[in-house]
Amino acid sequence: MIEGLRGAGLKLTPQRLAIVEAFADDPTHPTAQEIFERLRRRLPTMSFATVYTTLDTLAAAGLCAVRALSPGPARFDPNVAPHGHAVCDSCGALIDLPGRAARATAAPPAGFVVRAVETIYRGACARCRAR
Amino acid sequence: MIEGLRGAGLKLTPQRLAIVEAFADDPTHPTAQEIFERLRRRLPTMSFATVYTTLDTLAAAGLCAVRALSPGPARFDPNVAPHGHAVCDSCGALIDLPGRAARATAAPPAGFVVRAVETIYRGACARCRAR
DNA sequence: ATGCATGCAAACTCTTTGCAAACGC
DNA sequence: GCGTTTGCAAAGAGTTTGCATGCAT
Repeated sequence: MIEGLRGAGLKLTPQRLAIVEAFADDPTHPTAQEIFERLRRRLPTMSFATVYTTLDTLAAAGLCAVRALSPGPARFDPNVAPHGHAVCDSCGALIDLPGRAARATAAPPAGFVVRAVETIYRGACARCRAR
Repeated sequence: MIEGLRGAGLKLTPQRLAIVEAFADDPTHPTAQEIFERLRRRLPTMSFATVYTTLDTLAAAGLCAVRALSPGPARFDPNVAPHGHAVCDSCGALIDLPGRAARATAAPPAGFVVRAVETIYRGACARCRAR
């Protein structure tokens, strides 16, 4: 991901490096708040707004993905390859499904009780493409 | 849906009836704002908060679904059966996929250019079930 | 008559923005 | 040195809540 920052012509600031390290290897899809709290210990002057803008910057550069699959804060995903998720109705937790589960063939995560399965197409609608 | 209100022991107020009529047959997944604007003409004293609380009440009674699949305002769906959606990256529009598209077999809507397909499991995670 | 529902405003959560100071390149 | 990035605070979007009044049952 750090290579990606450099490749996108973005500056390698201590804040950005710390944010990348804080979630690049984390499969739990932390929120901005959670990432901010992890960093506070090491970089006490870190601003919450910087966490947001940096994550936005990473997402705009295609280096991470923003997941908004349920109400509540957005979750950030270092895995930009298309893949499915199990979403908890009560806490909003996001758990990766293995593989490019375009079809619902992947087994749900251990202990997860499935209430519904749905398919989502992401893309551009006809109206937006017309512009 | 009105039957459902009665069956759930909820009062049939003019506001609730108007809200139900405003989106019960609407496949476009309006936001609370959009529903509110439709009602304003007929019920000028209608409060925006009433729209939210009523939609919450309907959802809690299982009479509609709240869809939060992308950033921005939640969208309300009168179709509570599990089904898939096409989500526009740029405007957030939600378009129904036909059938119980548990598997990605449904054709995308006309004019929609698909960038990615993903599967979502909804349910209860192990941690929440433990409580 | 009773208690749930409404309307209003204010609070709250999550995210973005404006601007001066600081820093990477 | 130049232009981007940071930190802070304030603003903005979206949603929820408290409380007095009103209405369905």
